[in-house]
Amino acid sequence: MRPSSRFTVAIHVLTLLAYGAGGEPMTSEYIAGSVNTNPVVIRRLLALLRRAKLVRSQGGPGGGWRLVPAARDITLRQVFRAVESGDLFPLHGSAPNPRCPVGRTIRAALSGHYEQARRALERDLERTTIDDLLQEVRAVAR
Amino acid sequence: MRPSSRFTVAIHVLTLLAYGAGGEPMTSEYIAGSVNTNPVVIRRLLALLRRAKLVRSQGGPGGGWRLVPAARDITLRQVFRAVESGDLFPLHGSAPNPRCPVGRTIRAALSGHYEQARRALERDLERTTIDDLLQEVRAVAR
DNA sequence: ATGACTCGCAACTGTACTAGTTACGGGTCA
DNA sequence: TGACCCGTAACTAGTACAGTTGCGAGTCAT
Repeated sequence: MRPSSRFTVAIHVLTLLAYGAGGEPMTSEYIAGSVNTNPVVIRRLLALLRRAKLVRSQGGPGGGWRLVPAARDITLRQVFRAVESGDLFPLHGSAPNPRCPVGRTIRAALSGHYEQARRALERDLERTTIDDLLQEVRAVAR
Repeated sequence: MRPSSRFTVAIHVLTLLAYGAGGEPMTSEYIAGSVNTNPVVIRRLLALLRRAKLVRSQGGPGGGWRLVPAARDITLRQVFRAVESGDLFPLHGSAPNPRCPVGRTIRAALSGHYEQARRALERDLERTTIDDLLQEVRAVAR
């Protein structure tokens, strides 16, 4: 994986949607104004979150984006999996030399440890929800 | 951070050095043969590991690279910190809108959670040593 | 001293990914 | 019908990484 700011922006957007839940749907242009970027960037990102069923969109006047689950039911782990696709630690670009005892076996050995590390990371991300962040934002922002 | 295959290659190289410890130092050309890449790529990577005092180099004929600590004293966490410099999850590229309550506060809220996630990851990486991998390689490769 | 050997490092290239931007098609609603 | 908004393709610019070449500098045996 080559982590991008997508994860950060996705959490920002979801927190913003939770902040405004109950009112009008938010347009990508409005969201882009909070994140300080381009509406198309936001729509591309939200398309990933929609695929994970975390948001839904509505066209036309008065349309925009809404959260689907309650904020307390969205964990950072779900967001992470929705927007970061690749491996946490990539293996070799080109395969190591199969005639070397280490080169021949290191990838199989590593992938197990990498998988375990990814699980440890996701276990931690699971502890925080969008609602947790919303509470922190509300506490500081007043 | 944009994780690269550097982490994988670094572990591969350290395991290889541990595999050959006690004999001649290994040249970057020999190591490159096992990893299947260019010697300069290996030297660049080993320069990072040397800065972390995990290896040392020796010029001239019969020179090359050696492990400094014992393999059982090198954890994947040390390797990770030696070769991957950036943040695990980058924050926004450009700062969010300070006039938005969420945009104004989300970064501070997130950096704490990111730090905690990084610690969880490193705690897991600390459980595995180069010697563990060497044993796995020896078990499979015979 | 000489020459083979090895690392150290700068410079350059190709590739890939991300973010940002423009443009336009298509569905929705008053 | 027209304003609104999403969906998506296409393009650009910036950045990071892997790979490669070239050359300087230190080391060792003879």
